[in-house]
Amino acid sequence: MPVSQHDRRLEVSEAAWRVIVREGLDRTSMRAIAQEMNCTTGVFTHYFRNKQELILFALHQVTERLQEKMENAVSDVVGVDRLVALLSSFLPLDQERQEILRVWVAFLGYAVGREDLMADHRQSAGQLRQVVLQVLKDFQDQGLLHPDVDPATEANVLLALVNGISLDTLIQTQRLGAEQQQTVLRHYVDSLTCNRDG
Amino acid sequence: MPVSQHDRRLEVSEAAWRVIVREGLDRTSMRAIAQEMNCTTGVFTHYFRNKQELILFALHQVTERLQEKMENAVSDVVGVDRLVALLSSFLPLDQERQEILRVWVAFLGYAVGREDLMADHRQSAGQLRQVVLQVLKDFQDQGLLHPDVDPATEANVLLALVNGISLDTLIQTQRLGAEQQQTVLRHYVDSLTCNRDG
DNA sequence: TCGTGAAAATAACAACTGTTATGATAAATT
DNA sequence: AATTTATCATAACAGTTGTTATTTTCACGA
Repeated sequence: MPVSQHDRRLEVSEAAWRVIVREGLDRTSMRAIAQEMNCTTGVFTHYFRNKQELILFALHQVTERLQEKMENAVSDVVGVDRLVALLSSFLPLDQERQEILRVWVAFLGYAVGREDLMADHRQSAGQLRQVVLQVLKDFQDQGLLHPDVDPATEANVLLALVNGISLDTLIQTQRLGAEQQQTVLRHYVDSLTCNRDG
Repeated sequence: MPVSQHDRRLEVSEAAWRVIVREGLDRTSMRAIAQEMNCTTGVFTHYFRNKQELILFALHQVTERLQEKMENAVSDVVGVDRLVALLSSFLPLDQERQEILRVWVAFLGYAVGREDLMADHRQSAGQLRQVVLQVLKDFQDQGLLHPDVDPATEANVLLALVNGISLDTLIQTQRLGAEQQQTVLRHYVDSLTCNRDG
């Protein structure tokens, strides 16, 4: 079966992810990725201009994958549950998203001291913020939000909560369980909304 | 004035921090740190066994500095304010703590794929969790906490909130202001406690 | 069958890395 | 004053890195 250019780039990206998670981003050399793919670095020169482009592509795949996760999670969910589902889709509840989290954290640390890369993170975070903000505004129009709640502020708080909980699972030993993570989110969301049930 | 061995190691650590924040951790070579200090790498061979020890020392300084910040913040503060002060001491409210945050994030990303380094983060995070947990338990003994809140869970949530808000200031453009950060913390703490005032 | 071009391998390049051995300098100690 | 010791500079080492030029392989159409 033929493999398109884009699919081949995806293979490289996924191999890079595995090396990053296993060895760390600074040990993710082109030769290491090649070994992970059972090929040579000659492949990369054909599908990427240089390492920076390869790494940037692998980084953008993080955003891509999370976006998919999100869209799948919110489809067919309405009301307050939609917000919880939206936010929960970023939590490292399964192994796949735990791996995504590790790659994301590695890239975030790598972006310190690199304003261009940090700008990439800023942009994707900004997009996500817009989505959450829009949901909150819709809630407010429907009278679901407490009147004294500022959507702009709470959008950041909710994202902060998601990021913090995610980091928690990466760092802590006595970490929050998978169910607790969603419970915490739901409780906070409920504190913002006018609950129909107690 | 004489400079002790420990003070000299601190100078090296601070120079390393500046390079990390400015250039990124992966570009922080021994020669780069030496140039930052206007000396040669010969200095490092005398005060550190190898680069790993140097980097590890610089990492531990993050914990050290944050611990100082914390102890200063909570002294002479009692009651619910003590918890807020404790948590606020980690927020990047001034430039110094923003720099500490950047170094911390760089090291955290560097720890991905390095289980020994991640264990370091785990330990310091565990210590911090213990402090917060103890405060919450004290509150509960004093009847300041709502009876249905679980201190173990809320300790993690509070730390997640602090970490998330911190990351927010690093990534977001429409980030939370310095006052908002503390307000958010206070509101959440108030939701856990039996407020005396509304 | 030949040739065209994509896909991948190979090899060599200079630059940079941490490490280490060796010197140099000066302060301190005897 | 002589000698030891701490401090730092210098230089060379082997290994690794990304990049690039050059081949090889091989599928596909004329």
